[in-house]
Amino acid sequence: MQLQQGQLAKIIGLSLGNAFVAIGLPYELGQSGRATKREFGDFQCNGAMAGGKTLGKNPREIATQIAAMIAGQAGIEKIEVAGPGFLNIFLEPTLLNNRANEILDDDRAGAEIVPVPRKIIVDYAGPNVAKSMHVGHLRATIIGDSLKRIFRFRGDEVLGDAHFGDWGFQMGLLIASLAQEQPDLPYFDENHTDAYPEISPVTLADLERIYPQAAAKVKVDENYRDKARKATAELQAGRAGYRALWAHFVTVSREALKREFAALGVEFDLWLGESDVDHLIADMVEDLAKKGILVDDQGAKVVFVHDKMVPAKDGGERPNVPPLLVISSEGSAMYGTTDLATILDRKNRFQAELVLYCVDQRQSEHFETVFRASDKAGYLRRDQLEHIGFGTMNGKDGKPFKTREGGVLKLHDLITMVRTKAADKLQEAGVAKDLPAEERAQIGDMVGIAALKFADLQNFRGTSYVFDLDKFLSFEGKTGPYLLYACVRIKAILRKAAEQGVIAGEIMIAEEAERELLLTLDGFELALSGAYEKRSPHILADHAYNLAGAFSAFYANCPILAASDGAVRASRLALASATLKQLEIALDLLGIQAPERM
RNA sequence: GGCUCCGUAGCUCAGCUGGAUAGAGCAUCCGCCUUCUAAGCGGACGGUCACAGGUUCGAAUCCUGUCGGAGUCGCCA
Repeated sequence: MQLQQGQLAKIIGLSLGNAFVAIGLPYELGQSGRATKREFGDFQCNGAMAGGKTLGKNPREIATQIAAMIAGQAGIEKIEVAGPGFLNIFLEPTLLNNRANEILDDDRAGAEIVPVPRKIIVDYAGPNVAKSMHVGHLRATIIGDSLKRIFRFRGDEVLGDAHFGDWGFQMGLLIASLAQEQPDLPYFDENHTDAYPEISPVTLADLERIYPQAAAKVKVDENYRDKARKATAELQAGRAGYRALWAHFVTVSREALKREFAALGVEFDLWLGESDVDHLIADMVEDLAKKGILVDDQGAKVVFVHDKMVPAKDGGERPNVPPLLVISSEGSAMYGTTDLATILDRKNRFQAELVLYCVDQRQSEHFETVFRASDKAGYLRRDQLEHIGFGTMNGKDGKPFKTREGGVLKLHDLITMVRTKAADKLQEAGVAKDLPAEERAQIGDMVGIAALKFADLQNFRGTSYVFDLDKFLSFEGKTGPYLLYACVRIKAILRKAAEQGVIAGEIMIAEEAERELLLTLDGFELALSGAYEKRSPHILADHAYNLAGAFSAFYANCPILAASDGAVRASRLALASATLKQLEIALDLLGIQAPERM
């Protein structure tokens, strides 16, 4: 009989599914997963219990029937009924060997692609003018970057957009603030007709100083707030001096931010800002009005998107979802206006079928409003827009993380810290002491960045977690460096094998550690599709960790180059090589790169 | 007050479309470097899955309630 190709769980599911159908039960009951214990076989299926309920029969009886049909099929060594009706499946070595060699020969290391690719935009990181990144931006950046990679690897056509915060009230705030601080600058002179200076009047450091002060002042000083609002409206209306000044803010900020992203190994396909859709807003507002969904309310123009009224704090009633504020009473476009115009742009210019917004969980209500408005206006449907929220990083006190001095920890400083720590560790271990200083520094960077990214990505994105500097600086246990270490050990073996002329051959699973490693390798597709479906890289991160762990156990128990039998040597070398391939793919999908040695 | 999320080992977190004895890492303790990198491997210790009911052959997982924590509730993004 011919052995099936592909994932083991799928092969078994097919046999079992057909057996369930044969006795009048749904195919899905044949789904099986890795057995929870070794003595329960390689895979286990719990479908007989559920089937027993629907048929009103004893589950054990059903399990026994299924087992009788499966027993003796190609690839199945043994199938047992246990407990109330569990099916324990033991696989034949030939099936395992088959799968191992298949993964070895596959460029995608056993991962599949989606049947119908979609055009997807991942909106992530969301850097802003005048703000350098702090630890809070770490999540938005690396989760979004990983999701982009995962979607692209699965076959979708994906564009990552930074969605630069370069428009709106904060811009007016910066202008108004600078006007007060340096009123003599030509940008503020309405009669100025010459070209404006090419050199920016401010540095990023200036902007970072000005912005928080202004933001604080605007909350208590109404007069000041009105000035900022006026400046915002004038900027958007196209006042030349303001536009020129704003262009400096944007350039200064963007260049600095790009350097920081580069340090994290993050790049964007699109670096579009909120300002890039400004020209679409007038027509969009007209369109909303024409469709009859733009309503005057309290001096502003809004789109209502609620479906019912709920009790309000003050005892009255309010919509269950707040309306989209399109034009403020000052006549300015708002945050949501820009977001809606961006949706329109993404639909028309990029034919986006799905947009993922990788943004802090706290903005969920805002996105709900915008998405509903988009649906109502007939732009992108509600189901084509997803807010991929994530939790905040808190300090040990449960509040948003602060440094000992009470300030926010800049991302740049955090990166420097982990890099330094990695370099020290390298020095300590003395591994790379014969390497050029430049390569040593590079290894330190890779290890540091891996630690940083993995520490975050191993958590489910949705929940907040405690930011623990010691944990970020620790390179032992379930950490990024542990995964790199597994890669590096395999690479060292491959180098040595090449020197000794040992050639990888056909994989033959014999030892327990080899079997475990193969079964883990086989789980790649499941982890990948899980991460894809749930839009959470932690599932893939967990797989990578399990794979590194399975390899480490194999490494400790099964000598590769020292194996006395030539065929065993060739088989183990091939298994190690297949592991490296899959591990490097998985790490790449997490945005992590492995060095040659460490 | 409305809505959303969370409460699992001393700590940080997985598991949540119901399945066998609830898993990792850290911390603590015990083994393992004359053999491919010990940033490693193996083992021990550690849990009334916040609490109380309910559904079920079976609940950390589903439902209801209570307690505790976080976030959010239109003119900043």
